[in-house]
Amino acid sequence: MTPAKITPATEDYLRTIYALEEEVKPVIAARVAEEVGVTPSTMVSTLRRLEGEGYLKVLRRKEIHLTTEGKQVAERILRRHFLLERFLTDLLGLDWGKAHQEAHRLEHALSQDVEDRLAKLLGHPTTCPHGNPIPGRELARTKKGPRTPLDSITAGKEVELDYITEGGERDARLLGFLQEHQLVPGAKVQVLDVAPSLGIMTLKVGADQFSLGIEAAKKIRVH
Amino acid sequence: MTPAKITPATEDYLRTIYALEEEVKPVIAARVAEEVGVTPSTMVSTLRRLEGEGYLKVLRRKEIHLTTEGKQVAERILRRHFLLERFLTDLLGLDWGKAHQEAHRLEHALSQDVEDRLAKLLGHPTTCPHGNPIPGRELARTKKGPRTPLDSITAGKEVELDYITEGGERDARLLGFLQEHQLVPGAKVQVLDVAPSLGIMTLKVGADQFSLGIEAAKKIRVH
DNA sequence: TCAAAAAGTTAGTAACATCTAACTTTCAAA
DNA sequence: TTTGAAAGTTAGATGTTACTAACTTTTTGA
Repeated sequence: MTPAKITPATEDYLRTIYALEEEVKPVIAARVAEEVGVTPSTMVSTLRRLEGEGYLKVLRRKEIHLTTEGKQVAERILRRHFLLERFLTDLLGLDWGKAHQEAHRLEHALSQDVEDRLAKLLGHPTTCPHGNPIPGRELARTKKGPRTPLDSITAGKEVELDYITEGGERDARLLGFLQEHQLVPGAKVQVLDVAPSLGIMTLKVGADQFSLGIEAAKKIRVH
Repeated sequence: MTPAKITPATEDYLRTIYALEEEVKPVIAARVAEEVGVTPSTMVSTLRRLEGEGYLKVLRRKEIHLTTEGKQVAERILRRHFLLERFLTDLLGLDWGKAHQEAHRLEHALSQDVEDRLAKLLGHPTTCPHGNPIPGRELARTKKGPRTPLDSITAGKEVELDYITEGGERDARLLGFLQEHQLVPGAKVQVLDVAPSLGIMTLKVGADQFSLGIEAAKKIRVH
């Protein structure tokens, strides 16, 4: 009962809510509005429509929860997004930031058939260039347990970067900065110092030493 | 003065008008409405809007003519469309019909940057899979003179297929038929018989002999 | 020429996606 | 507990794209 035409806007809301669920505990309208870039009033009518269409439920506490249908749509879009990012970086040579933006527009125009063929052409990648696991077409997402946010690592430890969350991907400046400092999936990172009062932590990747804001570090997952 | 946001719908109208210009003498609203798939009344308001935005002019005789701006937009979209078709057929292995449909949706989401990189990846192709010349980014379209519609070839002659017009591309069944009978760009075709009264002509490609409707033949250009 | 077919037009409506401005409700911290 | 910030809501509007239904104008062929 979901062969109804899903608009790009609807897809955007659902994928954003889905991605937020991994980052903030209770997903509320205000958060989604910020991410998508619309006013609170737009959120009210949009949420009502999406709820009416069966994609989500807004609980008493104002918490937004995707239904199974909503999750399906969100995962489908995210899968296409990540696949496109891979294509754009691996085959076309775009940088991280640009790849994210471009994929964000193309993802709504990709059919199932092209998605499948693209996955094949790319050798069925399992993560996007930023390390996020690509939701599988059949298999439920095989997560090896939740990763730790970089900001909660104590000074002196060394960790390996797993991925940059979808929330982080949206920030082109952050992506540029990370790519510049080789802070990419798989990179070994030494946490030299954490200064919560300054909102900054000092990191070392290879011989490169630099500072990163705690807020930004929250969007990076390590183990 | 054209950095204004151009909507997919606008792009669709302009590219359709542009493509029609090569196929029917005076382009009128009714033709465009048919192609795009909207009602005449929608055409009225749309044409007024497009005229107001400077993309075209509707002459006294109701003839629709694109302005330089309108042509630019149309050529840009057509270039992306053909490039995507090449990508979809050459790298992803889609058949003609599907490639056209898919490209039609993706073309609106392609940026200049990705277009350029895609062209490079494909080795700067000069024609789409159906033989249409890809409008060049810089150089004005280098047409080697107008081709002859297949329906005007007299019985007994042999010709070489150049391309299938944009109008023909829109017909998935026709594309499937042509691909099946190896009636592809570069193919040598023998015109065995032409029966205007029956609306049919008999062709031979290699050892394969078959009939094709005159109407369909009009959409095929040869020399 | 003149009537039927083709093309074009008007008026009214609708869905989607958004906005601004004014308000109300909820929550969390002093 | 009060109160100010954060979140949510309502009302009213706008722009784009498209529709149906009724009507007028043009074109064209017998």
